[in-house]
Amino acid sequence: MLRKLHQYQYQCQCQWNNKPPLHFRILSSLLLFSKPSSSVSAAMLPHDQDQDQDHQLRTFAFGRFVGPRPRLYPPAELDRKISQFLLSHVLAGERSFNDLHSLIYQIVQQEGSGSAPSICELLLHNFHGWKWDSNIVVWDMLAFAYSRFQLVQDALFVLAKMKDLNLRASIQTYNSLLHNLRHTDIMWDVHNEIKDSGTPENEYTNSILIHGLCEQSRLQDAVSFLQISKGKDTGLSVASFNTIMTRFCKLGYVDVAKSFFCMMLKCGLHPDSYSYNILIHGLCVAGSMEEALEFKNDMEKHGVEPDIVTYNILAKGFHLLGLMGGAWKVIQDMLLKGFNPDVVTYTILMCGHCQMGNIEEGLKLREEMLSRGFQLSIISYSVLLSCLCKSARFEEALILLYEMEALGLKPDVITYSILIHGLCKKGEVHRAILLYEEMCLRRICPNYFTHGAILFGICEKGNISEARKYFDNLITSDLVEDIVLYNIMMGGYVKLGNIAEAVQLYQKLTEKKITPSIVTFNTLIHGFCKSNKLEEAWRLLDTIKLHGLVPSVVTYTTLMNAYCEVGNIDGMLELLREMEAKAVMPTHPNTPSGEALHG
DNA sequence: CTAGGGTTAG
Repeated sequence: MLRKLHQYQYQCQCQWNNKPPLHFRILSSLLLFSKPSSSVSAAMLPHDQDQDQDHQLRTFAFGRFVGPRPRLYPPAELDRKISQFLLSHVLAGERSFNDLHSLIYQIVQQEGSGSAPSICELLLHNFHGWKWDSNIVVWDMLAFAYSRFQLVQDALFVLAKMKDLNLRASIQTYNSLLHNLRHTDIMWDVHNEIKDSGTPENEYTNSILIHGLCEQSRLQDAVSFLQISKGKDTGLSVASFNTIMTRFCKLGYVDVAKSFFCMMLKCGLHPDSYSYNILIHGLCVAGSMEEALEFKNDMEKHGVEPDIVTYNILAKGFHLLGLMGGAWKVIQDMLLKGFNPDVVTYTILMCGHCQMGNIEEGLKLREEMLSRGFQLSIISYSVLLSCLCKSARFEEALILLYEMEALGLKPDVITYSILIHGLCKKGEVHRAILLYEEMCLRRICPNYFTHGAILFGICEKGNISEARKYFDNLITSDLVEDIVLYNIMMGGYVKLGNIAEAVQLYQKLTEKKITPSIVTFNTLIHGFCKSNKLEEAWRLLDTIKLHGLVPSVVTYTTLMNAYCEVGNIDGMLELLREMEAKAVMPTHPNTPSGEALHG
């Protein structure tokens, strides 16, 4: 693999007169970062991983970016392309940017990935000598379009050509590129290039960098970056604050987000609807509906009108607490304010019906949407599919899947995972694996949800050794390391009464410094109870607390059942007292943990 | 930069 990279670097040097190591770094880092389909084969069949990555490199590097040479267009196509670009230049000259925008998008979409060299060649040969002022607009829009379609390599190719031609890219194009590269350190190279080129940054540039730091879990750095930018003209923007607040909310630290909100006010910035919506969302997820509603009032008082997003967030908040009545009230309020429900509103309502088991009502909403001329989204379909699968109505699910594809909506990894999970849960592992293969063929990369579903299915079938093989492949390939997978595997052993293997897995995960969850302990407790080792089970209650976790309703009921069965009434009563004393609450999944702040 | 979909335990 390294050899190929060197070879590639050499080619770059020849082609670009030694200039852009940037491309090289991006390629190598994208490769390491994206790890596309190797996890699939690593998991399904024993496979030589190095060979696989080598193959990826070939398609990635030689097929797309280095791409032997610009491909030659057949004459008719060449004429068409030239006329498209002629039109582009005219539109640019007339400043009809909307039309230009859609035309270039169309071209990029037609040409697809790896097309930048040929397109650039075409532009150079046919338009460059003309010295039109509109030239730069067309080039810039082209780079922008590639970036928006996530064809980063192509975008970089165009940018490099532009640099050769002394054409300066716009900050929008750079921002889009920064956004696409925000997961990697290359973001900073692009940022340096922006500075070198003298392109003035705008208010979004910094917020994208901050967003990148946040997504790389470098929250501390993101905050420092915000502080450093105080001095700069374009540094401190509402968008930057919003990004930081989003991150803290996602980690469950709504209070911290609130203090950033205050800081924003102190800096003389005016929170926009995003700022309010982010906080309201955070509060809703935390279950603090009252405070969320207060913020909505506050927002109105400060002249920021709640928008449809605000209402949808609030409706979802009530739905999360199982209070569909509250959700309805929010939606009525919304209708009174003159907003029409959108796809998201409908999806939340569908979700509500489905969760209460009213599939028919959910399906009726689909009809209503269609009759009102709404196109269902991939998410609305997923909600319905999930619901149908839970009732084992697979044939209807398949019909919906066809409907969705006929509308041009491509199922994604979540849609597939829902179906795969549904099938596995009902013992149809074979059909699930067929779907799994289908998704892999379509280059949709399975994630730990998908793997978890398959693993669960194999465990349920009782085929524990096969399940273990699958699990070991996932773990050793180092691609999927998730506590849930351990939990499922441990659950598989426990179901067969093999507590010893479950305990060994527990030891393995502690060695690997993977944080156990409450489910891990509940599974073990259940296992010990099943083997009549009540003392061990009881001792785990303390271990849970040592890990800073809170025993759940499941923990207590598992233990209480076991004590009942052996007729130990005292033990049971003690558990009941403890449970009442702790006022065990219905759960919210993500209890914030301190480490995210320092990662 | 904000909203809507998917795992494991009794």
